[in-house]
Amino acid sequence: MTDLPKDLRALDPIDLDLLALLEVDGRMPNNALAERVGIAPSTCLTRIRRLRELGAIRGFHADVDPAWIGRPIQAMIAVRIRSDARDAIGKFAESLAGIPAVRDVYFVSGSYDFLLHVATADVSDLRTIITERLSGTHLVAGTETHLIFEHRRGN
Amino acid sequence: MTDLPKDLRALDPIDLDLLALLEVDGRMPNNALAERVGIAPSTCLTRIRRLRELGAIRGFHADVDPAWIGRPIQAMIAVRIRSDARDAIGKFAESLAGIPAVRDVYFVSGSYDFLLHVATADVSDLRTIITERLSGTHLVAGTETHLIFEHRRGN
DNA sequence: ATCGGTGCAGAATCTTATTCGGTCCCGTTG
DNA sequence: CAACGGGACCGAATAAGATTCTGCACCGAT
Repeated sequence: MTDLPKDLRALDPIDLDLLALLEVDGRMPNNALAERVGIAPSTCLTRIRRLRELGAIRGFHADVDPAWIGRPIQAMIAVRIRSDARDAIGKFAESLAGIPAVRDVYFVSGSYDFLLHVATADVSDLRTIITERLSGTHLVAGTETHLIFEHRRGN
Repeated sequence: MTDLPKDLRALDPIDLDLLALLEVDGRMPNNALAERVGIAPSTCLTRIRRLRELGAIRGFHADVDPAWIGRPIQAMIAVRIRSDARDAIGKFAESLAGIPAVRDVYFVSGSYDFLLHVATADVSDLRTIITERLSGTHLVAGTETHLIFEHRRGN
């Protein structure tokens, strides 16, 4: 756990507006942003820089359709770690996050320890990941794979 | 199903490079991008515009930490639709995507029909969503909620 | 070999980002 | 109560980047 909003009052309504706008369109020009929230461009710039430093904005990314980069198969893999190796979860998940196919890692409560959102070129690659990087590992007690038919972002 | 990579050859190695770079840093200036992949800025611009039109790039978004905008509680909710209402899934999920708390909707195979990634202000709000928008609906046969302790993007 | 058509590069132009100096507001101190 | 100091903001000036436009080179088809 790094640093969290210890002080939510650190973000005023203008900051929240900026975050909302940038979440929708991460490329909205600073110019337009400033006018949209009612402050000067220069001020807007310093605010956004601050939001980045605080960690409120973790980064800017293009939303690339996996299908277009040769990864049309998506899946959510639920992974259960062997109870006698729970303390190794961190490093393990870290290494998983390094696999190109892995798009998200969700550490969750419940019968599984984390969910892996992956995108692969074909089911064969998917299987390879499951058998070689997960089930084949002495850390993993079990997995459950769910194909993703469609993935939609919220609004 | 809209338009997919019918023609993967439509994307050459330079396009793939651009996508990879923009996925990591969605704000890399066109200038730098061009140099990075070895083409002129003007060419780079037309290529990126094309990638957007094709749908390879679905958009640009700031990655905002939900905790900073007053939504520190995250959960993955597995939702099962009543078998006699399966054909209504589309519209239903569509409406769910409109709830501010909903960040992602994954349509999946398995015992559940889709996964809802949500971020709420507190567990009370989470409960409200589950009881009023999901279980309380005649379409939903059952749900299973998993708290998300941590969410990490892949590399 | 010629005729489109397509994609690229480079210069010119226009837009946007970023920096800088100075002002205002406000809580603190003498 | 008035001067002081810090913080945030604004507007103008400057630097950087985006975008357009024109002409060239390449390639496939006639």
